[in-house]
Amino acid sequence: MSRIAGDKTNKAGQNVGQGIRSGSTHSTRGTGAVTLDDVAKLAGVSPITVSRALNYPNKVAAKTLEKINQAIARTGYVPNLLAGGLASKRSRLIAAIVPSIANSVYAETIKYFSEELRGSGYQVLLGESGFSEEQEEALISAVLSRRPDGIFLTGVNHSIACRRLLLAAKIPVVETWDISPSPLDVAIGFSHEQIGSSVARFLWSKGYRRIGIISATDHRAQVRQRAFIETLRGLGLSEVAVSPVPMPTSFKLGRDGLARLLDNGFAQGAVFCSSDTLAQGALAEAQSRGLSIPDQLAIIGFGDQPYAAHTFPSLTSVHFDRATIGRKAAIAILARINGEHVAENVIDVGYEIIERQSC
Amino acid sequence: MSRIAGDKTNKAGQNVGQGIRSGSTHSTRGTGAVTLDDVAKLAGVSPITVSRALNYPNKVAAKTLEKINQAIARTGYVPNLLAGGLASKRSRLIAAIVPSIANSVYAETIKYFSEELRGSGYQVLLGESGFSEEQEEALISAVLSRRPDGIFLTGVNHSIACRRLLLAAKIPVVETWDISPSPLDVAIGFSHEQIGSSVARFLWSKGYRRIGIISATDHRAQVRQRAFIETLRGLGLSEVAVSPVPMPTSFKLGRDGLARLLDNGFAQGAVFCSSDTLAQGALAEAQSRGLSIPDQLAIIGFGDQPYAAHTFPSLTSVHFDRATIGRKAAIAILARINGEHVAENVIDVGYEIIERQSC
DNA sequence: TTGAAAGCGTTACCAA
DNA sequence: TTGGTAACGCTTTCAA
Repeated sequence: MSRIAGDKTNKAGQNVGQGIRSGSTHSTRGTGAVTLDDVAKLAGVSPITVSRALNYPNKVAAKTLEKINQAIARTGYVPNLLAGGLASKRSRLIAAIVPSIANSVYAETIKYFSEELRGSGYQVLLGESGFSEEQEEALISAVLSRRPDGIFLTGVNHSIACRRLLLAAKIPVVETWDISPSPLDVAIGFSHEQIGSSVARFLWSKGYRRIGIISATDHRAQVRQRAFIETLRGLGLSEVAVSPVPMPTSFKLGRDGLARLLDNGFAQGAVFCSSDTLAQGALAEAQSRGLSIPDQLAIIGFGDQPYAAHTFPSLTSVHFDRATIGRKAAIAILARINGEHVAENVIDVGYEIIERQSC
Repeated sequence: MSRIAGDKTNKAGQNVGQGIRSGSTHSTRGTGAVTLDDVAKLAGVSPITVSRALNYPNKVAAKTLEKINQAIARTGYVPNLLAGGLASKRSRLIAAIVPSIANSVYAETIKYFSEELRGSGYQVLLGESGFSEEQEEALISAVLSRRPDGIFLTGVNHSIACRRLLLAAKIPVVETWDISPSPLDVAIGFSHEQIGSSVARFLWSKGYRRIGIISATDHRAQVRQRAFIETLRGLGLSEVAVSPVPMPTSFKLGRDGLARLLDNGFAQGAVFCSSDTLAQGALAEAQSRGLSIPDQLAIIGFGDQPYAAHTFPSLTSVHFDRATIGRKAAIAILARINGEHVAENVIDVGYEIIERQSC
């Protein structure tokens, strides 16, 4: 048997939804769903009063409000935000574009972002760009057709076409996970250049003179890698062993990445991995080769994911706060929507090297 | 400095968006964005023809199509799906409600679900219900106000109010992660009762006679636990050591959960954990106590997460395929939207106990 | 505090 | 293959 929800055959046999409609069926187009007009008729007021009761309840007399609420309950009215958004130019929708939903660092950020927005009556429309600029453009265009009131982006590098679309939309834009001297609107993140440089100096200060890097090909990881290598060069280390890995990173790529380094003669040094996942794989490879950590090989990751910190208590990593990024992004968008004055448009949330046994 | 994207001060200084508008500004209400009418005027056709060019390009003459596409490119037109959805009653939006975005099992399912839908021009509106029935109700109501064309739910247990809302919406509903003899519409998942029972028989057949369970308080985990205990009782084991943990599960809760079991005298047996995360914590606790796995303690998880399989090559776990659930859910919704005949409305995707060293 | 009228930007329906 | 007209369900504007 195949049924669509709402079919007459529903078990409970309750009087659902449109069961109570005061008006008659006038046109051929409607879905038959309860509308504001139905509620208004049942409550004996005009539609606009019902609208006010819903959006500005304190602008409606208590008695009227009560009648309306009863009518809403009786009819099972669910507002139509397509219509509301069209009329008011406020969709109460915020778009968020992340490279990957399944990657926990982004998922967690979005979680906090959504939570913060929900309180103000906004919903989040999530899109996955898959680390590619072309995909991002198609996605932004698709997402803008919903007329979001604001948009959350990952990274600060966007194609010309994307920037044009975003600017034309005239909505608050928050770029995250990075900072930039010239954000489209607001940027909330940290400097990947600084991180690459800090990690280089950190390892150098620990006395390491044989240093390698296992790094993904995504833009931000590349920025960290470049700064890492250049800083080391400045400190006097001309050769850094580089082991590039494709996106998305994985445990296995970490193992393979380190294996390549070791097989090419790398030994007795420290390795910077562009994600914790890679670092975990590298740790496993090192352990399987019987290398003692950090005496024979030091490993430092990036991301400091909670589960990594627990499952690999020995993993030193660059920590940054996803909750802060998510929340601040939401707050910045809300402030802009409400036309509040916003002091800074580049917010550096910073980062921290959390040292554990592995370095 | 504080700016809104689209502000006159944009660096590039390009002619963005509404720069090219053929019509004059007639009313006080519009946002000033490019509309279908603007494109139509520029192309020298009627609005409806532009609409057709966008939605049914093969119903428009090639020459007309070209003129229109040029006009679209010149104006930077982005369709307004609030208006389109209102007029057509098709929002091209599918809602998805999961207990937790940050939990990778759900995130991965949604990833495949979205991918499958994107190809057909649908976007996914994601909501997080946080394992609570009340939250789910508020969320479903909020989400239905966007008039989605279909909805993806997690689990098959929904409050009366939720069921009423869903039925009244008259849209395809897919319930996932579980199966039920009487789904609202379609159910795609596996039987948690069967899993509890299978794991019980699996451990019994391996010869374990001292058996425990560390289980979260969420509904589906409870169903597994009940079946697990009852099956063992049927096999002749009257006492199962139970260690309940709150939601959401974590590495630490797994450690603590096992510690409680061991401190209460549990030894030389097997433990079923209601998530891989718990199992990992339990493994760590066992290791820290010097117990050899699986000789002194066997542990079996649930979920078989890819990273767990890599980081804990020794973790036996109940495997199920998130990609299949996500894809099949999308396919079922699309079929129903298109009015295709759907043979089954309960799809059991099954599960598998993946045996590794730990059992 | 409430209401009437006029849109919002698109698509359905029918006609040409 | 194209177009005119009338919705879609709501909110804005202005008036009472």
